[in-house]
Order: sequence, then structure tokens, then C-alpha cells
Amino acid sequence: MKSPGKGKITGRFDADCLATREILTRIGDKWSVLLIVILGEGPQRFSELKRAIEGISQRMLTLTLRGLERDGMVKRTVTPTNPPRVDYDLTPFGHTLLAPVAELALWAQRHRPEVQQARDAFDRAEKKTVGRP
Amino acid sequence: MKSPGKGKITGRFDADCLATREILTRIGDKWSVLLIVILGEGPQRFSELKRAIEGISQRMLTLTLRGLERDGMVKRTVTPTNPPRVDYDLTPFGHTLLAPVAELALWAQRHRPEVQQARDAFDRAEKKTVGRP
DNA sequence: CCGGATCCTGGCCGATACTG
DNA sequence: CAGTATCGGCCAGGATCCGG
Repeated sequence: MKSPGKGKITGRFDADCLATREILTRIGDKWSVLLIVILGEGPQRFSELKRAIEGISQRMLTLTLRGLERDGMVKRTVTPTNPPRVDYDLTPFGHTLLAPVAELALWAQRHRPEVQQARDAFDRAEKKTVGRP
Repeated sequence: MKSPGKGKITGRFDADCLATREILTRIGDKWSVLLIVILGEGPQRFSELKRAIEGISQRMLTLTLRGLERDGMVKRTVTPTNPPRVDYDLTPFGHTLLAPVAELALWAQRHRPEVQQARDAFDRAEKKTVGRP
């Protein structure tokens, strides 16, 4: 988030929407939710995660994990063998987030056709408005 | 694009996580959730929304509303008086999204202190690691 | 194997000005 | 009042090299 202090948003949603925006900024990025869901199935090492996701860059995987770790949702465990081994796991706190996130994911899966349909209809309508022969 | 035709992400999350990413891309932006919540209280006209949010630019309000309308979550109603009047409202479909979103928002409000705390702890620990006197 | 550092690009978003 | 158009800054995020 940005620096608060000047942050007056609506007046009545003050704390509520600030909190919501904060968490949405965390998990609303490109990879966080996916990581949370995958880690929800059990601990994984770095390279497993990287292979599991397959579209993510090493950099973003590291950054996203760091962010989640910083907010207490992910636990990072280093085993100083050679070569080194690093495992990531959801904390109990992270698990409490898993529930509402899964809820949202479920909604997404259930209603995807409707969204697609609405989207197509909208685009068709727009095209008609624009293309006036 | 990596593997055209055979888009394999994780193998089993294929459709699920695609759908999730799609919806998160929609509502994970800067203003969508806020708009959904506000519109959840009833229909509002453009200028009311603009005043209600107070930090949003005219441009982003328009764009966000368009996006939500495109996906079938918001209904736009024009009353061709003079000056013109445009009302926005959640569709029934939009209302079904309101529930899981509210769930998430609730989580955010409930757990904000813990996040803050974890964040602080993490930053302190990092500082200790860096600053070796 | 893990992840830090650096460069670079696309797009998001805000500010402003202009139409109907 | 409601919306479009244009410009510009900023940052997320991908590619790559390097170091432990």
C-alpha cells in the first residue's frame, strides 16, 4: 500500500475498505492466490513450486513468496544441506485465508460461462454501435 | 505464449485456476470491489458514485464501470433527459458475487492486526540481519 | 538448488481538456 | 451531467546474469 496519512477514501468505509484494499493488494496480484491454493495442499520446495506453476519467473516466485511470508501466511524453512533445500508451507494463519479465497475461486469456476457470455454479448453490441454501414 | 494449443499450467488446475485468475483480474484491480460493495447498497448515478469514492478519477470510474458492465455484473441505465442522467446498479448476477467478496472483506477486517504484526516482525528481523553493528 | 541484482518494457492510472 | 481523448509517470513483472 501507499503511505497512509493522507488516505481519506470515502469517509464511512475508512477502516473497512482500507483493510480490504490492503489484503486485495496482497492477494490480488498475479500469483499469490495460485500459490496459496497450491501450498494449501501441503509443503513444497521452491523448485517444485516453480515447476508446478510453469508460467512464473524465478523472480516473481521469490518475490511473491517473500510477500506472503512477510504477511505471515507462508513459512519458509531452509535446510542447509548441499545443495541447499528450501521448503514453503502455509501457516495456520495462511490456512484461514484459504477458506474465503476458495469460496471466491468456486464462484469463479461456477460462473465463468456466464461471464464469458456477458462479455461476448457486450462486445457484439459495441461492435454494432461502432460499425455503422 | 509458451505452448500454443496445449496450454498446460499445472495439469489439474487448468480450468479452475484460469477461471479464478480471470475473475481476480476483474475485481482485483484498484476500484472494482469498492464499487461492487457500494452498488450493493442500491442503484446510484454516476456523479453520486464519483462523490462517494472521492479518490477516483472520472476516467477510472468510467473504465471500471464499463468493465463490470461488460462482465454482466453492473447494469447501466440512461435516462435521456437534459441534462442526461445515468444510473448504475448491480445485476442479480453481480449480487451473487457480492457474497464471496464480502466474505473476503470480512476476513481482511478481522485479521488486519495480525497481518500488520507479522509485517512488522518480518521487517524487524530483516533489519537485524542487514544491520550488523 | 536457491535467490539476489539489474535492465527493460507494457500497462495502469491520474491530470487535464474537450464534446454532447 | 456524463463521457471521451490525450499525454505522462510509475511500477509490476519478465529475461538474464551472477553469487552462495
